[in-house]
Amino acid sequence: MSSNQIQSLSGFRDFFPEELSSRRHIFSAWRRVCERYGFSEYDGPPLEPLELYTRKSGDGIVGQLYEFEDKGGRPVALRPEMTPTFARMIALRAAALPKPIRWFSIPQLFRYERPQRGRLREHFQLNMDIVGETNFLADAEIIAAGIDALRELGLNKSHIRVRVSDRRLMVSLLDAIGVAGASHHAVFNTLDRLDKRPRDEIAKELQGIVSDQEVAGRILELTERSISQLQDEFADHESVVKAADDLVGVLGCLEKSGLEGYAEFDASLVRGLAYYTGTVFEIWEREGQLRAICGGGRYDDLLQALGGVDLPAVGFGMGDVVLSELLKEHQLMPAEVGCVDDYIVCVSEEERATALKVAHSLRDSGRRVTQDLQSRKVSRQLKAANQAGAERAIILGAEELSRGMVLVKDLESGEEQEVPLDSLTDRKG
RNA sequence: GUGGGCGUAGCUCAGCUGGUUAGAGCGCCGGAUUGUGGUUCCGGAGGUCGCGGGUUCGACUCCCGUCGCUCACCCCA
Repeated sequence: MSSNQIQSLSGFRDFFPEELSSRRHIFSAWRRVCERYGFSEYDGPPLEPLELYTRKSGDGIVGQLYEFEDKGGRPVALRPEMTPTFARMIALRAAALPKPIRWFSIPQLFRYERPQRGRLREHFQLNMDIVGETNFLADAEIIAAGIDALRELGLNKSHIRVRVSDRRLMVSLLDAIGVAGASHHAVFNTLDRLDKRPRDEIAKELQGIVSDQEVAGRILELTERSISQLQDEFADHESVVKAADDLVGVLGCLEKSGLEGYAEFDASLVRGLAYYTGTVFEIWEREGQLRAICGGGRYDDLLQALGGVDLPAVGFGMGDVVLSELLKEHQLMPAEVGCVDDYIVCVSEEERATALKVAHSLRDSGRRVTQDLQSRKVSRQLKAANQAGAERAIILGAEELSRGMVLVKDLESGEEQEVPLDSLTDRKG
């Protein structure tokens, strides 16, 4: 690249036709699945008042925002996530909408952070949310939809797995073993790093938080328990039992749906986000170094905090960057489809008028048609037709036209057939 | 914000411990006797070797800086 050329900003992508084709492949699969689940698509502004993000998300996020003052001096930010916008929109209509509300969106989101594998400064993210339903059936439905959004793209349980846990369960477990409520958040943040830090380092950190070696050890042990082990071990703790029952219910729903073998309980899953109140889940590549493809959970208090409407909600976000890499890795990204059906070949400029007429008639009938624009020799035109991926070449030559015929060549088989010119140009209107 | 790796044609790369007109494959454009592509053969265009400075008789090659890309950390929607 020459040095005087202006390049795109770091972390932002150009979508050449090939990449846009991949993007459309993903988006259309997502939309098909959302519609099958009875979700309605919405969208909001990509630029929002800065306050929408600072008010409840805390200051942590502000450093990673694309934020500036607009010409009217208003602090604004490119949306880093969809949930605040979603919350506002839900709040505006909540009273009128039948519950539960099932909405989805595929916003482009922005984050000012150092780009790295699977994370850019801009990405598209499928958001699916169910609002107004506390029953765990909603949680199960959301997880199932997330799985299906990936199955629709050719991934299955051999590629992906869903880690599921529950904030209420983990909170009541911490209570049960005597960890003070004030420490819960710090404990979660530490456990969140379990898969990238040595275990003894995590143990030390936990000791620092709870200042008790034995309790720290018990926390670590909890992360390895199965759900039934926890149910047995804490059978006399009502809140643990209740939370475990719901979790078992969610996992059971997935099995009953036919999505067995995807999801498993994982007590080490916390997710950094503070606003989750119940089920949390992440979808990961089964044996890869890639980060989570999808993450979500239940957030029953957030709509109240952000939008002022007290409604429970459960949802997830699924980004396109990691997913694209995964699909390419497994050769699940289809080749770019041809964008031309018919290529009009003129043997000489004498046939141009006929070519224009044929091209337009075919286009009116819905065919995708291209013609050569510079009267190149026939061999070049056929080569161009081939490169364009055309299904057939319509060859217009003086000899055939004098008999009212044209040559239609099948570019796949190479076979040629004479057909009457009228059969290509006759149409209504 | 911190640290590692890397910057040579559109793409993937070669270029030995510094030596004079910087190469290949693919792609692109064109030609192979007048109306037939996807194979083949031939030819062509295209690079201030990221940028700036330094060392040297001489730098794509060494040193410094800078910008960019990339991977990881921090953080995580």
